[in-house]
Amino acid sequence: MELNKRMKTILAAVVHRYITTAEPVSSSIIAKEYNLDLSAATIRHEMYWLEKYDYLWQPHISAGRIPTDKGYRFYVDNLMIKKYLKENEKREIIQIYKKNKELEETMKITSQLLSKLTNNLGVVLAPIIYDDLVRNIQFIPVGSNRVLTIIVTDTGLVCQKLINVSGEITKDRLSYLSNLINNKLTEKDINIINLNKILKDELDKILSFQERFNYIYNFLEDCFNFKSLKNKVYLDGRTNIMRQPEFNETIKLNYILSIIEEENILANTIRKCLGFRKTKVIIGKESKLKEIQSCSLVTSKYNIRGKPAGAIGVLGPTRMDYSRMISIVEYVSDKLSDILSEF
Amino acid sequence: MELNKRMKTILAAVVHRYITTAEPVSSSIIAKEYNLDLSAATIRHEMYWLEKYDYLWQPHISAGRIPTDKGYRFYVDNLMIKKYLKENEKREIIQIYKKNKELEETMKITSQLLSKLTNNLGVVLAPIIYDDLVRNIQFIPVGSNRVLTIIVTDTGLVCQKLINVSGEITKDRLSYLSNLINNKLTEKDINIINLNKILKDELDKILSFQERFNYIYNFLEDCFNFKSLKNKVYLDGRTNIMRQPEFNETIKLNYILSIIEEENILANTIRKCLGFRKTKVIIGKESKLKEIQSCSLVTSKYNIRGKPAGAIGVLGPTRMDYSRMISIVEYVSDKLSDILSEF
DNA sequence: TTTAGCACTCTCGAGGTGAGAGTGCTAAAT
DNA sequence: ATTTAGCACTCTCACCTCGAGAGTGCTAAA
Repeated sequence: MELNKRMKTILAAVVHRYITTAEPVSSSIIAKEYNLDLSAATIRHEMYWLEKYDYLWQPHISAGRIPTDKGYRFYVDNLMIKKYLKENEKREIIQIYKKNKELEETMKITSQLLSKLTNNLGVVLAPIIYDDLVRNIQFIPVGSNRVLTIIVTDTGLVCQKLINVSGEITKDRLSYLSNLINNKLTEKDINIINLNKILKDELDKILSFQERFNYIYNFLEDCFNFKSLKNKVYLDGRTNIMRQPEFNETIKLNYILSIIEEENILANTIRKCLGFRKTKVIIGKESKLKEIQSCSLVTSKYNIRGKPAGAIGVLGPTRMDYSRMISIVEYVSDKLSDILSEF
Repeated sequence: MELNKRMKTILAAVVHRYITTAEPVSSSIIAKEYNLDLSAATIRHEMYWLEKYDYLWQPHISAGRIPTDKGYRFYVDNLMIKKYLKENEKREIIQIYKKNKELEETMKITSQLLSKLTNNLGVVLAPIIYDDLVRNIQFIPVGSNRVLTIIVTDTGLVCQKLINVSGEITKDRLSYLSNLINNKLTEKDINIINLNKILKDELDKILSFQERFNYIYNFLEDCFNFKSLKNKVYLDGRTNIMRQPEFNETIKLNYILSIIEEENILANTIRKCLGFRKTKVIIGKESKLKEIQSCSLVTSKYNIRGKPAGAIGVLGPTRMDYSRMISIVEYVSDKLSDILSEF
C-alpha cells in the first residue's frame, strides 16, 4: 500500500502530464517524455498497481490513466513542487492594488484578478470583521418618515440601511441624535459582535426621550453583525469553467454553474471548510457539496491587521495546476491582507 | 409580399407552437392542433410562401418550419395578443417589493424576480439620476491621511469613496468642512450633472483655506456623474439560459455566456438601444451585439418620480413567449418605478 | 380553390467495420 | 530478481451503410 519511490515518480509524471494535456496518460508517453530510464512495460506495471491502490483509473480498458481524487491528494500533499509567481506577475498584482479603492471595488478586483491569473473561477468572500471600531453613525432623513442610517467603521466598512420611522422626524433632531450616539460610541474599543447589550442600554437612555425608532435595534444589530456584508460573494470567470474540456457536456456544466449561481451556497461551503491553516485544498469528492465534486477548490484566508477576516479561492476542475493555484491564491491573499490592513 | 389573413393566422400558429415545443412545426401539426379548417396540404402551401417571403425557414428539407427573426418581428408587431399577468403573480411581485430595501438590494431583487418569472436572464440597469438633490455630504477620517466621503441624495442614493489626502487632517476640521459644504449645497434644487462648475467655485472658496484635497474634485465629479453606479448591472438566472434547448451545444452557450460575463458590454448595448417608447423588443439579428444574435431582448424603462432613470430587461432565446415577457417586464418596471419614487 | 396522393429528400438512430491506442500477460534478456 | 520485448486482447472512435420516419413539393382530381 505504501508507494515506493518509483511509483511516486510515475504518479507525479502522470499528474503533471494530465494537468497539461487533459488527455489520459499512457505508459509509453511517460517513457518517452519523462526521462525515467524505464521502458513503457515497466511503467505500465507500476501504473497497474497505482490503479489497484486507487491513485489512478482508466476511463476504459484501452485508454491511458487519469489521477483519482486520491491521486491528486497524494500529489498535493507529498509530490508537488511549490512554484513561485514570476516577478512580473507579482508586479502586476501589486500594480492593480496600488490605487486606493473602497472595499466593494477591492473585492471585485480581487475576484477578477484570481479569475484572470488562474483561468478558473475566482471567488472572494467579503470580510467578516469581529472587532471593528465604530467610527461614525449618521442619520439622514429621506422623505418625511424614512431615515437612511449609515455606519462607518475604522476599517472603512460602510453599512447603510433605510429605516421606517413611525413619527415625523426633523433634520435637526436627527443630527442631534447622531451626535449623541457618536460621542458615546465612536472610537471606543468595542467588540461589535458582543456590543448589543451595552449598545441597547446606551441607546435606551438616548432614545427613551427621543422619537420612537421602531426598527433601530434590529437595524443596528444587522449592521453590527455585518449581515449585509456577511454573505457577500464576488465571483468572476464563470466562462473559464465552461471552457474546460471536462465540462464540454452541457449537463455537467449545468450542474456546476447552477451552484455557482447560488453564490451563497458556495460561499457557505467555503466558509465551513476553512480550517486552521491559511491555505486549503479540497479535491473533488472531498467536498460535501455534490455539485462541485468534479471540481477542486483552493482557498486561502486573508487578514485585516493580523486578524482573520475572510477568504479567497479558486474553483476549477480537479485537473488543475495545484501548485500554481496555491501560489496565486496565497500571494493574492497576502496582498489583499496588506491592502485591507492599510485602511 | 403582403400577407393575407390566412397566412397571418398560420404564422401566428407556427410561432405559438414553436414557442411552446421548441420543435420545428409541420403543416400537419398545425392542421391537427389548430382548428383552421384547412388540410395539411393547404397549410403546407401557405407555409411554402411564408418561407419564400422569409417569415419561416426549415432547418432541413424534410423538417417542419421555424420562425425567422422577421417572422418573430411580424408576430410581435402585428399578431401577438397581449397577455396580462395573473392576479396572484401581481400580488407576489408587490409582496416582494413591500419591505423597504435600500437601492442596491432593490436592484438585486428585481433581477431575481425577472429571472424567476421569465425563466430567462434577468437584467437590471441601476438608475442614472440626472437631477437628484444632494442631501448630505460626510467626510469621515479613516486612518491618518485618508478620508471616506459619503454623499447621499434625496432619492436615497449613497455614493462613497475613499480619498487620499496629502496632509494630516483632524476629525474636527473634517466635520467643519462637511458642515460648510452641507450648508452651501444640500436641499438646493441643483442639477447635479451640470453642477460641477458651480460646485468647484463654491469649493474653491471653502478649500482654498483648507487642507489641500488633491483628489476631491475628481471624486466629486465621479459621484455627481454617478459613475460608480452608472455601470452597475444586476444579472440573475444565467443558468436559465443554459437550460434552453437551443443552447445545448457548449460552443453556442460559451458564446452567449461570455458576453453575459462582460456585464458592462451588455449594459451599454441595452442603454444604447433604449428608444423613445417604454418597452422595446430586440429580436435576434436586430441586435448589433453579435454574441446575442440568437437571443432576443425585451427591455422596459423605469422612472423615478416620472423621470426616466434606468431600464430592466429579459434576455433569452429568440424563441421566447414575447407576450408574457413584455407583460412581466412592463409590470415589474412599473412597480420598480413606484418603489424608487417612494424614497 | 382545396385536397388527396405520392414521389422525393433529408435526418436520425442502429448496426457494422476496421484502424489505432493502450493494456495485461508471458517469456526471454539482463 | 528485475526489466523488457512481444503479442494477443479489448475497447474506442470515426466512418460507413441502411432503413424507418418525417415532412416536404408537386400534380391531378375534387
